[in-house]
Parts: sequence; C-alpha cells; structure tokens
Amino acid sequence: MDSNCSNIVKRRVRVRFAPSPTGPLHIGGVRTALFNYFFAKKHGGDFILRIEDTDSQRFVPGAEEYINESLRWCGIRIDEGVAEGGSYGPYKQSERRGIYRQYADMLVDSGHAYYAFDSAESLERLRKEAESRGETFNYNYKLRGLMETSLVLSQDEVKARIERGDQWVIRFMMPENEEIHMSDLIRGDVVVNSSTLDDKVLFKSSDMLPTYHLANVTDDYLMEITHVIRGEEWLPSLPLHVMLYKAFGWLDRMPEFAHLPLLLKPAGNGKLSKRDGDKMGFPVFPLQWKSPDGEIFRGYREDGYFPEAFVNLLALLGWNPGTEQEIFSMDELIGLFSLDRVSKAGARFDPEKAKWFNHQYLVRKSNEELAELFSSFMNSLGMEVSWEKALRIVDIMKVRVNFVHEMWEKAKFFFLRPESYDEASVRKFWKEDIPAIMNEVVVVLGELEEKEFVSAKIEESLENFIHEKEYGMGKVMNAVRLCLIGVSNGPAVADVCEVIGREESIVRIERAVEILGNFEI
RNA sequence: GGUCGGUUCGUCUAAAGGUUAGGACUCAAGAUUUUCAUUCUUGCAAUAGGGGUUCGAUUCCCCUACCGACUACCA
Repeated sequence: MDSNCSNIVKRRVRVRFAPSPTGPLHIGGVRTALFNYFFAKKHGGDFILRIEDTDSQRFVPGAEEYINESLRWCGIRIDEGVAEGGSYGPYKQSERRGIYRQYADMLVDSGHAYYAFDSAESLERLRKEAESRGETFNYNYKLRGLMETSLVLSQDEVKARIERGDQWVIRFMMPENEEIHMSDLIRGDVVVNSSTLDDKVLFKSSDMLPTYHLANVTDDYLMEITHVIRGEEWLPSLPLHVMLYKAFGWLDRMPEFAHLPLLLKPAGNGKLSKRDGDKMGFPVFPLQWKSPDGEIFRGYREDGYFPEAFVNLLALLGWNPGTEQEIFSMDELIGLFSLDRVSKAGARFDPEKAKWFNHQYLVRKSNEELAELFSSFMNSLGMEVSWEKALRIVDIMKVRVNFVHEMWEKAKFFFLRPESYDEASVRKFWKEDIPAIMNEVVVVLGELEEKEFVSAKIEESLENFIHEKEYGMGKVMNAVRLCLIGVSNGPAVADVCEVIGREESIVRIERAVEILGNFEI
C-alpha cells in the first residue's frame, strides 16, 4: 500500500469525517469516523470534523450536537472542527457559502462547467418521457446542446436571465468518451468511461449553495485533506470527483481514496437502515435519539454498552489485524490499523456478537469499577446500595450478564423477596421431607455468628450439615435456593445468603416453608 | 435498465498458488459445579456455478448467477 501512498511520506496526514446533519449518525457512520480516526492517529495526522450542511431542506435540529456527542462517547478526539476550531475553518459548509461560487465560476470560465436554466418541472417532464420510452434520462453530452444553457445562449442572454432572477444551476461538463482512471486504496484500480456519466449540478441558485460534489472537493482541497476514507456508496461519484480535481488543476494535490464496505442488515437484503434496529431488536444508533417529532430510537449507550466494547465491535466489521486477537483497546486499534486489511465485501451486523463483546469488557473490569456503575444504575432507579453489597453483587453476577443493568434485572432477589416460586423448580425439588430439612437449615444458619456470616463459612456449615445427615448436596441446596430466590437456578446458595444477610435468609426460608409446605406433588 | 463494486461455515473473518481450509459468535454434546453461569473439551458448519492458466488454485483470468451501491437543484 505504501508504495502508492506517497502522500503519507510527503504530506502530514489529514483526514476528515464529513457527515451531514440530516439526522442521527448510525453505526455505519460511526465506523467510518472510527476508521478515519485510526488511520489519522496511526500516521500521526489530524482528524477533522466537517459538517456538510449544504442541504437546507433536510437539516434536522440537534443532529450536529448528536454527532459531536457520539464521537466523544466513542473516545474520538477531534483535532479540528466546528467546536474545536483550527486554521482551515470554518468547518461548517453553510458558513463557507461565500467561497463555493467563485470555484464554480472558475470552472465556468475555464470551460469545464456551464449555466443551465432548466426548470425542475421541465427536467422532470423529460425524465418521465425518457422513462416511458424505456430509456434512462441522462443530462450529458448528448443532451446539453439541446437545453437552455450558457453553452447555447448568448452571453448577454445568460447575463440577462441571471439578473432577471431566473433560477439557474451550474453543471459540470462531463467530457465525452474519456477513460477515467481511479485508484482506490481498498479496491485497487477502477476505470470508468465518461460517456456513461452525466453533467452533475455543482451549484444551485435556489439557495446559493453548492451540492455535495463541489463543496466536498473544494473543501478537501482547501483543508489539505490527504486521505478520503468514506462509505462505498460514494464510489460511483469518484469519477466525477477525480474529474473535478483535474478541471481545477489540483491533480497533484488530490487526496487518496478509500471506499469502505457497507454495513448490511442482520437478516434480509440491503444495507443497514435507521428502521432496522426497531424491527430486529437492537440499536442502530450509538446514542439514543429523540427525533423532532418525538419518536425515540434506542442507542448503544442507553442499552448499556461500554464505549470501548462498541468501538471494538465496530472496528472488527470490515477490518481485522490478521491475528486471532479480538479484544482491542483504542490504542491497540490505532497501532494495528491499516487500510490494506479492510475487506471489500459488505459486512452483516450481528447483534449477538455485539453482546458478546460487551460481556468480554464487563468481565475484564474491576469489581470496583463495576460496583460504581451498578450503584449509579440503582440510584437512577431510586434505590440505594451499600458499597459492600454492590461489590459482592457485581462479583457474583459479572460472569452471568452482558450488561450492568442486568445485574439488577437478573438479580432482583438480592433486594426483593420472591413473590412466587417457579412451578417447575417446585415440582423438581420440593419433596415431602424438604420442609423439615429446611427447618434444620434455618437452625444451622442461625447458629452462625453475624460476623461469620460470609460465603465460605456458610458453605462450610451447610456442607457439614448435609454430609452429617447424608441428605445430598443437590437435594438440599437447590431447595434452599428455591426458598431464597424463587427459582432453582442462580448464584451459589452461600453467596446469596451472605449478600441478603442472616436474618433475611432465615425469613425467606421460613416463609417458603410456610407457603410451599403443604404442596402435595 | 445502465454504471461500478462485491461473493470462504448461518454471521464476522484467516489463509497474499501448495494447510486435514484456521479462529470467533451462535447452536449442540460432554467434563467440572449444589443449580445456573463461568471454565475446559468436542462436535455441526464454508471456498456461488462453469470454464480456463498452472505440476498445483479459496487465491490469477473469463463467463454465468446472486448480492450491493449509485443512477436528484440529497448527502
């Protein structure tokens, strides 16, 4: 890769993540940001956040803040951006509107672009007509001579129309029958014949704003971007971009391109879309998003994912370091990342593996850190947990959950007495002689001092008791657990006893005997 | 329809002409455990199809099929 990556040695690496604030960033966008970040930091370069808000129609309030917060949550540090500043600003395209017109006119002057006065309606009509003939409507070299453009109209006429306030656009004049050679860091060489392309709109008078193509190319040039790393959906417009660099005479400063494979739906066809998450039961957004009309979309953060786990799982979608390691810190990802290990095929997102990643991070965390998280989660539900109790619970539960919040959901019994007793478990373990044995267990537990009521001691006493009486561990322990938590599967009995305490343990067993005692199975 | 891109277990992927095609997730079985979970072991499971090139193709070339993106005065 480095052989055709001369920019890396010649220029300081500068990459940009350039979302448009038309809604929340979804995980595909986050992954693009991440790959840009890995690449920039790997090469000691800069990561720039540029907001591409040239579509005044689709602007969504709050989207920009959402983008910023998402990147921050992921641990991406922005070197230059709207909030961060930098010497290539402004970093929001709507604030750069003054500069685009002159570049568009430069192209008109050099004969690479032209003014077109067609109305949206007439264009639509032509498109319909072409379709009814079974043809594709293409505003290209064949057509432009027939339209009302600065190519056919006199200079005076063009001037008059503009001054009169007629609507116009500036279109790029895509040459006829030219082989456009492109090089992509991930896909290799791509060739397209210019005759298959059309004269794209570069600038529109309706809002005096450029379209993506013009804004993107001039800004990348002006901001001295060296590497454009973006989604595969942009590959079809690469020839246009290359032609723009050529028309501007910027070929020697053109960035290198890398088009990332798309993220696909977990099931079915097509790329991952905003609606998929709701249907499939997993988030497609990093953070919860409340749309302006009040709709709420789930986020990874709110679902309980650790940002490190989220970053890790996204990093491995379409990239891998070639080893069998799967858990990576941000620094490791930066150190290991390389574009030539990015795969070409789209990656299907797997929610199950996402959970597994979170579990991996959860079990690796210290009990102290987990207790902290667990306590604040409990506080958010309006409950208090002592530090000691939180430490014990996270220690007991960490291997059996994927998320911190599950330490409450799957272990409410540490706080609440069972409301009912699982029928299947009762059938299996609540035999005739059990109530009497439970009463003996109560005595055994009662004999322990408050101070020695800790897991190891409890277990020892219970074991001694069971062996002495020759009752059988499984038989007694499962019944005790049933009394304590209402079901027969869960943490070790002694652990539960310790956490809920001696008195509560005894109360729960007595209560179970009272309720289940007469059960005739 | 056209242009471009892609195709290895169900999923994420490794193998940059020579491997019994490897790992991970999921699923299943066994061992351990008082149950569950963990852990460990094992198992199921793939090179889209057809032609070439080659002593030898997952790997290179061609065709077909399928998947995807794009085809706006959206990005």
